[in-house]
Amino acid sequence: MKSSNNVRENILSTAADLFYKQGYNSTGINQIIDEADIARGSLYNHFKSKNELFYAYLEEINERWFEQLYSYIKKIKHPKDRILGLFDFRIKRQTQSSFGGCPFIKANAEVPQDDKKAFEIIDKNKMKFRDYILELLNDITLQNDLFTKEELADTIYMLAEGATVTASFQKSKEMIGRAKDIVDRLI
Amino acid sequence: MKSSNNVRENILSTAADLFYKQGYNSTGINQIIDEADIARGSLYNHFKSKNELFYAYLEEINERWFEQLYSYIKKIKHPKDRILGLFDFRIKRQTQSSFGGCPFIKANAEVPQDDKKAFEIIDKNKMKFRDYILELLNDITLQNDLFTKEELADTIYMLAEGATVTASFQKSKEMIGRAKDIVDRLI
DNA sequence: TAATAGATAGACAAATCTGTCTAAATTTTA
DNA sequence: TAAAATTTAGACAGATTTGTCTATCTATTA
Repeated sequence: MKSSNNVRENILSTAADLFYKQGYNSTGINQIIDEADIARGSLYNHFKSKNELFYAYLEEINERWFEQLYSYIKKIKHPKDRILGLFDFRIKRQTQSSFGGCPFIKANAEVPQDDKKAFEIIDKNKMKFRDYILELLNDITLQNDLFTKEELADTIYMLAEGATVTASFQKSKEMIGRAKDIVDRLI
Repeated sequence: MKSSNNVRENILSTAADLFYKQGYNSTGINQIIDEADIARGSLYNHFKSKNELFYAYLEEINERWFEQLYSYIKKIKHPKDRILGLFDFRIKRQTQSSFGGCPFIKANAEVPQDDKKAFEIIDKNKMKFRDYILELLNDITLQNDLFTKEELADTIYMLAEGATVTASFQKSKEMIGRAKDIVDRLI
């Protein structure tokens, strides 16, 4: 009934919502076409299988994630506050999703061990985040020489990931806040 | 055909293996009873549903995980080396499982948002790990006063979690090794 | 030895899953 | 306006899912 002029986008955004909230294996094709309000044939016209839709989902949220990140950090002027802002960004996203966790870590858990393509997309996202942290670090002057900037980038990256995954089962932003305070002392 | 004198243990260990390797939603009751080589009725005699089996699985691996951890750390004499040994322990487990990731983080990703019981068991495991790190820290003298021992426990915990989840999609122990080197400098 | 409890194989229900296909309606392009 | 491409609803196949139930067999216990 809906006259959507971009069926593909409709499918992708509906699938993204469901894959994130329910997980890949708990989301059926039937639910996707029902909620997107499109025909079964249309889905298979744009995506040759549920698995291909999953890859498209991963690529899609990867792009959206960095769009949101850059937009958020752009508003912050002071270089050191930008680093700390990374944690506020994670807190914001986790709060908005009721602590549903990082979508890439969630997806990672459902990927079969031999699906190299999926692991590559996830790795691409995470290493791009780590490299972005390094970029931000290059704009500040360190107070001590305990760590190189490369090491600090790894540290901040791992703290952010460890904190976010913890927030997802504690259903609380507490640990991300602690990670932020720790980083505040490190840089 | 198998004359197992403890059917429950057989079911639980078989389910544990499959839940970890394939994930909860990708593992069917049929596969569990086939591989455990027991009757369908026996499974439902010991566990009233697949979900109850999942809870039992979480409790089971929680106990086994700390058994293995304590056994591993016990062999290390020097207090600081015990902290660093935590990372070697994670490396060992990840290498042995072909980088299948932390079973609790994997399970966490498949838990529906309203399943409080599952999140509680996962949290119990992770916070017990964090508290154990604090215990180990209480046996050493810090080289600097940048962080309290509580803060260091959080830091080491998050580094370990962030590193392990990264190892699981990179299929490499590299990041856990980096986390270890960083902690070596922090304590 | 007899009674009880547990394990077995397997049928069965009812729902769900992914993917294919048809035929008609609609939209886009030429 | 006509042709081509896309979308639609829905049937369908074939496999799979969890959970229940029956009837037989085996092992333990009293």
